[in-house]
Amino acid sequence: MSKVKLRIENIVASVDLFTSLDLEKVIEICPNSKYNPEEFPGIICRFDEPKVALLVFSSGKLVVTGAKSVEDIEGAVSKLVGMLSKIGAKFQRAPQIDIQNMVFSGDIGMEFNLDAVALALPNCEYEPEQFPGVIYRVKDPRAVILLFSSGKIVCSGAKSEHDAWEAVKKLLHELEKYGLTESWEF
Amino acid sequence: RLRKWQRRIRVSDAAERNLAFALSELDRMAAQLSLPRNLKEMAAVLYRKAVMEHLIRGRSIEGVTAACLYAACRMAKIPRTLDEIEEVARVDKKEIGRSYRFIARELNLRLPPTNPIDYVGRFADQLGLSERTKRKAIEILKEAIKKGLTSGSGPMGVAAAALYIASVLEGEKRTQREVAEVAHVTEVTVRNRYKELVDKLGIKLNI
DNA sequence: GCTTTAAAAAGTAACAT
DNA sequence: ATGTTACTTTAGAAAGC
Repeated sequence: MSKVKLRIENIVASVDLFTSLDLEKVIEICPNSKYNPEEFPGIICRFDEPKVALLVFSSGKLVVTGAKSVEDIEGAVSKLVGMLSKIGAKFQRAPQIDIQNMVFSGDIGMEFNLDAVALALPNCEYEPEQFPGVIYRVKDPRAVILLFSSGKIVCSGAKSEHDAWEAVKKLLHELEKYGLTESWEF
Repeated sequence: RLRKWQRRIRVSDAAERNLAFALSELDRMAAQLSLPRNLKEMAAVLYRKAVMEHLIRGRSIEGVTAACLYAACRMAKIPRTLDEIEEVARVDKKEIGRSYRFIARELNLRLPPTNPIDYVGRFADQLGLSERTKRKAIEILKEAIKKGLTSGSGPMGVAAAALYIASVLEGEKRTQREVAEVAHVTEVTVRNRYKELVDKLGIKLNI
């Protein structure tokens, strides 16, 4: 009997500030930022607290990545809004934040023979020549799980921790169904 | 009407030209890799199936063609690595891999991962090893696979490690560097895999 | 499709010590 | 012969090529 665990590793969110931005001005107030419109249309900005990376676009839309919690994303957006206000940006309404992707690392607490897993599990990919893990796609909730021979996993594509758990449970039920495991305790 | 006829002719023309191009690509790559004719024909059959299933849409002929050759090699148990296919293909490894996964899924080719044992013959020949050593390497690999070791590891590295161990055990030792070279892996990989096999299988080597 | 961001898993690789 | 760094895979958004 083993305990299955999941740890959040990264959260990606898209944000709309509902205001157009002059990136040339934004560059000057962002300490560690990079802006090469030739290679990428947005400003790449990093915050130390909360520790995230932001992509700022002239449309007033953002992408926030590297966060470990939704609070980190909200904090980073508030911080940016504060900096932008000092530069003269006006905000008519509250920013809209959409969580787009959450990445978790985890452990099933048991080792697997991936050749056996790949043979028994339908709809999975396993090409050890290219990548050491089995790639398993869950339709509902939509997510992808990478399963390694150590029993460690990576779950990405889920939009909430609940969804990630549901996806992992589906994989566990499939593994159980094909006699690849014993039992768990969540 | 006339216009419809012309369109049909144009379409079949393009289709024929594409097929001819694809077949010449298969010929060229198979020749460069010194692959047997039946293998090339197997790849051509796969390509024709892909065309019939409309799998070429949005994909390059070069990519699908290379993927068919890669798949045919695996089906025939005379695998070439993606790197070897890439060397003679006109698209990169990433594109070949994508096309391969796509046709494998759409044509229901349930190809198991390349078995390290399938590399033993070719690697051993390039190393000038005896049949006895080949058999020893295969024996080691069967045991390792049965015990579920090596899952997650690349088949070439595992095959190289087994050949290295077998060459030492049978008294016709090859260096890790020589084995690594024919297997297209680094010496570090051969070392890591052979150490793992040696202690998980309880083999004692006198080096 | 590509470009840029972040992060984990395990294997392999490239280059340095 | 190690050690460090870096690339493979997964997902998703942003604007533009």
